[in-house]
Amino acid sequence: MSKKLIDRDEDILQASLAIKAIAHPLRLKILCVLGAKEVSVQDIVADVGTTQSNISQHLAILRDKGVLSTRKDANRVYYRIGNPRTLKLVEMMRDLFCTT
Amino acid sequence: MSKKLIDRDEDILQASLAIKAIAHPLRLKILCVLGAKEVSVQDIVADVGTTQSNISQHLAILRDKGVLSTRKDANRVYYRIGNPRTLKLVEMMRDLFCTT
DNA sequence: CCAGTAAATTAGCAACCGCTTATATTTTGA
DNA sequence: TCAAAATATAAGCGGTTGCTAATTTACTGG
Repeated sequence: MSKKLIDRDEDILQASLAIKAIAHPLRLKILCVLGAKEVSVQDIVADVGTTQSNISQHLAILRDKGVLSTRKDANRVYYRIGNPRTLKLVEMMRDLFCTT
Repeated sequence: MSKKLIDRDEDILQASLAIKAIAHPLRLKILCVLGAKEVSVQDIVADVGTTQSNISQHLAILRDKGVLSTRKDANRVYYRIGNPRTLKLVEMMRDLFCTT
């Protein structure tokens, strides 16, 4: 009859997993700090403002769920948003929740 | 320097609360069943496929977080997505996660 | 090599989540 | 007014989450 917004249960599960990964204040803030840029862990720690361990654990969650990609350069690890879709999603969040 | 995607911590917190509310398979499926329509609880139960109690509790979460609105007609309660922003968000989820 | 810095990992625990089961509330129709 | 239907609420529990503190791993420059 009517066209469903999301058809398959499998898609719904995958979507909810991805959404869940970003549905946390620190993780969302990490994504906002990253934006389209590539940022080192220590700079993320400085910008977001919690312990290095805490940030590292949240980065691991985002990395394991496929939200973030990493590049290692010498002593440091740089994180970036893995694909344009996720970046688009974060941008949409701004449009939805931050319009004045 | 660079323009942040979401500026204020307050916005980030609010956004993460709203996202968290929909970051659950059953709740996301409820939102997909609703779409732009208004649907009774029993029809949601039938479409989503779990117990009435379970659906009712998830509906309460979405209602309390301001995601859904309700209308009572006789014996039944009808739910709908409360505002265009949320509907837009669900539509974006489809675009992001269900493109083939 | 080695001391120092960056990042990741582990353990532990308090708080929260999500389900089931049972019960309560509201409204209808006979 | 009463039984039945539709929805909501409450209690209880097992599992998960998210933090802190402590330790470990990886890499660097000297």
